[in-house]
Amino acid sequence: MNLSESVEMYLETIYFIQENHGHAHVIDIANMMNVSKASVSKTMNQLKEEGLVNKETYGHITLTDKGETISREIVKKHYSISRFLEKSLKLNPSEAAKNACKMEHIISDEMIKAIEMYLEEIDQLAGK
Amino acid sequence: MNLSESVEMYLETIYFIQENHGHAHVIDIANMMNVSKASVSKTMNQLKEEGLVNKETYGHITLTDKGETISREIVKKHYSISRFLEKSLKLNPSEAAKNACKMEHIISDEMIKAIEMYLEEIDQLAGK
DNA sequence: GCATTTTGTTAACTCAGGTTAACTTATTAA
DNA sequence: TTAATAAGTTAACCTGAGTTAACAAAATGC
Repeated sequence: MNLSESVEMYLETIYFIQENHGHAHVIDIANMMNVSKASVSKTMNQLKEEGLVNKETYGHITLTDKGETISREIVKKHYSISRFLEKSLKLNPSEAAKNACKMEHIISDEMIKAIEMYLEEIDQLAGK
Repeated sequence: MNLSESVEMYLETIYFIQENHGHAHVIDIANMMNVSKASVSKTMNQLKEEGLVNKETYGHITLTDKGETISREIVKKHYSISRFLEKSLKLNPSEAAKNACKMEHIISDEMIKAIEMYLEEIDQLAGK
């Protein structure tokens, strides 16, 4: 599964909206991502084709199991990177999040594993 | 000066070739970047327009002062990030470089400053 | 229950950054 | 010095990811 940065952002956004509202609307996604409704609508069809979201015409949007699994992974990466930047570089949370949001789409599996190990060690030292 | 990731990669590549050979050829850039000669040729015209490279038709390519200044900054970022990843995450040099090569185009000024501070501290501790 | 407003869709378009193919110009080696 | 090869250019094209504008469907509020 090699998804574009753009598709990853859509999935992540849907995930967050769904977490708070059970499902997402085209307009919510458009607002959160600062893109047009048209762009969202078009992308949703594509994601539906790929089995990542459920949606009928004019209906609301939810992630499929497959879509949710992938989204969870991205979100997890996001948090790990963010925490790593806060801890190692003392970035403040919003600066860390901003950078994590870009990095989550490009770093290697090996790097994300290394980040997870780094965080585990920190937690260990902090007495779990 | 807000350059695309693609343009930054071209500049960086020219910088490296120029370092070793005094100037670059379309074919060198194409080979190093794994793109077609046509793509390089087209991009060089654009960079020339923007005052970043010197080049006459069928002539070789060098960076202008402006182009070199920018390239140097990107290359410096690259090395800082690379070293940061090696030190903080114990990535091996090639893995670090691979990730740095993506990150150099996207991280914030604040983050790169934090990385530089991190590295200074390390150097300090190591007795300069 | 219907008019208004909001939301969603579609079509036609843009733009960056690639490609291939056909061609021209330079370089090289016999 | 010229034929063959390598390098560079140009035109026409493709794709992903966005846009605007016109329209259709749904939701809302009297």
